[in-house]
Amino acid sequence: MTFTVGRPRHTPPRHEGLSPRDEILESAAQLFTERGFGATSTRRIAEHVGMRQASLYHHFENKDSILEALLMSTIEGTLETAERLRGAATSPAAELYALVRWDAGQLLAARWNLGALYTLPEVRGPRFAPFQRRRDRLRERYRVLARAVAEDAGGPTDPATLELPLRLAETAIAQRTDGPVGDPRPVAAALADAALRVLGARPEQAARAASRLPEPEPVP
Amino acid sequence: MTFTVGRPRHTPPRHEGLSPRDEILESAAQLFTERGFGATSTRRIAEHVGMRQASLYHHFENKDSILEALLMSTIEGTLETAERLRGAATSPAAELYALVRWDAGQLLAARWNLGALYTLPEVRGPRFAPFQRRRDRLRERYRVLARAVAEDAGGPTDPATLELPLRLAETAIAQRTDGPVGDPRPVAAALADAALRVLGARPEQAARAASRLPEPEPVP
DNA sequence: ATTATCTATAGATCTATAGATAATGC
DNA sequence: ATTATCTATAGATCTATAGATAATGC
Repeated sequence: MTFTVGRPRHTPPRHEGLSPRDEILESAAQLFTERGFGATSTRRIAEHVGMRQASLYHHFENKDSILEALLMSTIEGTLETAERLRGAATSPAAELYALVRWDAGQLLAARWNLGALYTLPEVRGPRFAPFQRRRDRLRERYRVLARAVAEDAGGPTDPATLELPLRLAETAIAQRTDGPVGDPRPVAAALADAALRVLGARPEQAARAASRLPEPEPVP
Repeated sequence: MTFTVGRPRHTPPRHEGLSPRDEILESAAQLFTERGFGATSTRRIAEHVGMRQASLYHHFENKDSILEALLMSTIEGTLETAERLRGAATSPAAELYALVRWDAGQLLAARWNLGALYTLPEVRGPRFAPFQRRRDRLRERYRVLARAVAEDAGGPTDPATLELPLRLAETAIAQRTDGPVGDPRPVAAALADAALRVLGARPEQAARAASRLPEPEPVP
């Protein structure tokens, strides 16, 4: 029996367990990824939730704030995982392997393809600087690991190549955009393999060492 | 001395040599990539060109048509190059190398980062099916070459890995989004190298064989 | 006569705010 | 009393069309 404070909705909530804020994020995630950020109006989000357009503003300051909350939610878990791996891994290669596998796995398994919002020109503006800073932290960690792996393997260490492990993880976004991906795990593992190979390393040993490291849980 | 038919602009054209249609495309390309498609109004495009908003409709049916023309222009040259390489290359590895180098080079050197528009959710709709068909053709060619290269090299042939050469070429888009790229040629070459490495092949020989194959010209 | 532009505008949005209201909590 | 919602709306867009106009071309 759930009691609700405040005037009732004109339509009862569709997701029983979620807070109104999370209901809004859920609907916005679907609409932003399926129809585009610019093409999704606040009215449309509210309709999808089952509330009036004005009621959104009780939970978010404006439309940008909704997007910001979504962006933050996608990167938060990956940053935490990067931190955990830092302690747990036995070699840069195993750590990079596990990081790519986690990042790609999460991008593939998340209910909506929110990674597709990273490249919106709108997101480059100062409004989203807090998100960009977090993504830059992740990017930097990727580069540090990539350099260590490439040096160990005698592989290429030019700046463009050192960006590729992150880029390969993020290809999971394009993969989803181009069509449904079945089981994310083999895809995430293939991307982790590829990340080592572009650095001139052989993935087999790192993959074995990473088997004890965290993988994203399947999303409900 | 250029004579102009029709009523004069309220502001003289800024790009002397371009047709009005190309002026519009040039302005739209800049605004779409810098501010976003949804966030760019027809009024803003027209202002940037130096004409009135309504005058756009003499050259384009609507805003979507402008986007479509831009998307088509980015893929056309790459498809033609893919066709030319098909005859000229001496091995699948050399052909794939040259294709990635061309595709990435063109994405990096184009005046605006139009590749960033590929992933817009809006572009997935039926309105843009002609563009999607061309991109699918390119994608298929990439996959065929990737399979041949991986089989020759005894590398991985799972579906996710066979997508990676195209994905690696397209990482040029993200590279530009994240900051200015200096000379595109070493970056394009690094991506071509990486495309072979993820398939388990060594890039050196292919790179040598590809030296006789087309590279994109520097853009004015 | 043909063309590319202009002015003017209809009609449909869209975002955000003000203030009322219908619940629960104390 | 507090809360989450509602209704109503101001004011600012935005897209696309209708019809006039100022050039060149024949």
